[in-house]
Amino acid sequence: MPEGQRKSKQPTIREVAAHAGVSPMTVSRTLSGGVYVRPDVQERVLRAVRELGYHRNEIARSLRPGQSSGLIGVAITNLGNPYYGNFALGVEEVAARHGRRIILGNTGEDPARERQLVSDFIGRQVEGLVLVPSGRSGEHLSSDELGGVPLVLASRSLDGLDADTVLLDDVGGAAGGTRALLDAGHTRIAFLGNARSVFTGERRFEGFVRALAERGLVPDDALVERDQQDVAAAETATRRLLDLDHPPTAIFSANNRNSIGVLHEVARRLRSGAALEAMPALASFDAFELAGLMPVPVTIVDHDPRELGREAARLLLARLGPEPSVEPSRRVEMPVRVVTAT
Amino acid sequence: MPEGQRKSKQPTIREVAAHAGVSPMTVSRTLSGGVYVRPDVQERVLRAVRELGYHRNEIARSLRPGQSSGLIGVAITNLGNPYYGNFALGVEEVAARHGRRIILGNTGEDPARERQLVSDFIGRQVEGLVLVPSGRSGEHLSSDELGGVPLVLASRSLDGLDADTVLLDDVGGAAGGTRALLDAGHTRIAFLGNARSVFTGERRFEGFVRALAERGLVPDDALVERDQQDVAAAETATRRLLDLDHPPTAIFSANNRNSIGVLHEVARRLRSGAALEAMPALASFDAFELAGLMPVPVTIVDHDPRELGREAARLLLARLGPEPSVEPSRRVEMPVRVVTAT
DNA sequence: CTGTTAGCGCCTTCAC
DNA sequence: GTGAAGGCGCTAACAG
Repeated sequence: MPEGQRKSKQPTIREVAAHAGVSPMTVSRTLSGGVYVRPDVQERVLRAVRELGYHRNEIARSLRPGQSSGLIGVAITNLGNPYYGNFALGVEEVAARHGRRIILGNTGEDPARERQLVSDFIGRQVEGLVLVPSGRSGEHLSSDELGGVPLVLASRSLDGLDADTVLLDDVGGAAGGTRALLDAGHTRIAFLGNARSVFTGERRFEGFVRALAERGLVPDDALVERDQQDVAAAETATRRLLDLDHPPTAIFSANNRNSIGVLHEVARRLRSGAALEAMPALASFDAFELAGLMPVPVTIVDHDPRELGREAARLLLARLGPEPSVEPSRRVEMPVRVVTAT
Repeated sequence: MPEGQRKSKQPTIREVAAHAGVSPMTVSRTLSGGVYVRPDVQERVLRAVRELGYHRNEIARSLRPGQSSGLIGVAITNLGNPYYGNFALGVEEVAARHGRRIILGNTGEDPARERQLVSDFIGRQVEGLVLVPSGRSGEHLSSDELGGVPLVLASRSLDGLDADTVLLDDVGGAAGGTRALLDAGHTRIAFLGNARSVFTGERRFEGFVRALAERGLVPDDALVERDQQDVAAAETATRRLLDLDHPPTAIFSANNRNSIGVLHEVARRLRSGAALEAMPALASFDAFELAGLMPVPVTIVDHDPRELGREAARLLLARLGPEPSVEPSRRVEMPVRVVTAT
């Protein structure tokens, strides 16, 4: 924490009062609606405020008992990912509409950093927390640890932690995307996704398996690649798949990064003279731009991260009433849409 | 501002002190490094802290004279745009490294909202402001209005406002992208960009004109479209261009949104049986994924918004020393790279 | 080494 | 209508 900084030139309520020839109380009252203050006095006060460039010190204000900071702590894993950028935007939007500001931290998928952030947020008296958890454990997130500050988990759930949660319909979406491939006649379908340890990775694989099962199929282990964290790894995994003696005719990709990797590899092969007919169809959980311009058929499991953020904020705000709402925690699954790119 | 909220269950320093059988001062000292506190007493204090789940109230802390809030206000135009998401990430990254947190607001290109946000940030005693301005005017951003809080402008400059600014090399980048098209033999090059009123729109057009001038060319008014705000409008503009009797053979697009629009229209025409040879080459200011998979040649003017954010934070932090640095304001132009997509 | 005093900026409560 | 205390949680400064 930075210590001993620049003396802010911010005028205080007392200076405004002196400037206007009234008491601080009169300034305070004027600024809070002006009931019980004579109009002409208000005029004078407001003029002083303008002349001095006075801004009420919200920090001092929120120190008073019964006042809240008006701050919502938001910790996400990667702001640079448009998915989370839009998520944060949704939270900000709803929070702002309710007079709250968000204070934002990026965890970079690092549980230690997440822990620091959460602790700092609590220290800053946030009214609530929205968190995309980066680990599997939620011990630092118990209601006790948080001093009763309400918490909403987003995108991922946490074992053994009872908290409001917003998720995508991962299972349904993955099943839907897979069904689209099955409906197109594919039976050898590969799966590209996150590591087993990632919550969404597990759920989307579950949806994939479920859709296959509906048609009496089971996943072929040789066609399942689950450890790609970035585009390059996805590209390599795709290469391996397509080099198999008996390659898949379609690929279900559990996220955006993997989908891009698949397409890069497909493009590489086409440039090398591979036949378009030999290229796999793709179904992708997560949209990506220009899907309609791809050489192979692309099905998208689309969803709205911004709406997910809005919903997270809504759940949180519902807990911020005067009464420390004791309702049981809620779990919301946001719908997804299966669309074939045009 | 939300009033009269839930009484936080946060324990205070006094409760910790009572629990540990010491005075609040001893707790304070222990928590700030523990010099001049007997080790065994520290033990007891820290145990009490743990048992009570105590977090130091940073708000009360920063109320003390000479203390700063550790908060940087960041107001950007559209968090949902990956460009600004990465920008915010860069700011957060550097701020966090210096013990600061960012408080984030989205202006949605609305000057009124920007004004509110800035005022609120000042009220929250931010140490500094990073702003992507949404209007042309900066009257609410004078050093007086801001109470001396340092300000860094990003991406766009503001007439008549003397403040630290980080920009992209818009002119050089646009010229470079245009040159790539000229080098490929194109002479009828269209320009798609922002409205004239947008700072970057003006600068990128300037670069475009400059590159043409180097080859003794001038822009053809019929080939300049400058009012597209979204993909759909860009698509329409492209349609008009390609429908001309004497259509352009290449398009320089001043931003990501326009580039995507161009490509959508190109795809639409190809699907309708248009000849690939009749399609324009594209140079795009701003990168987009899968550029290498496009049916037409694509040149990218690439840059790193995250680094832009880092630089903005650096400029700001340089002003946060104990002395209210009176150095003249700096203007930094971040380099861009012209690359042909692979 | 530890405790007491005082005050940061504001607003609730109680006088006038 | 307006003003004077008092205190929110914390920590410099000053005892002891």
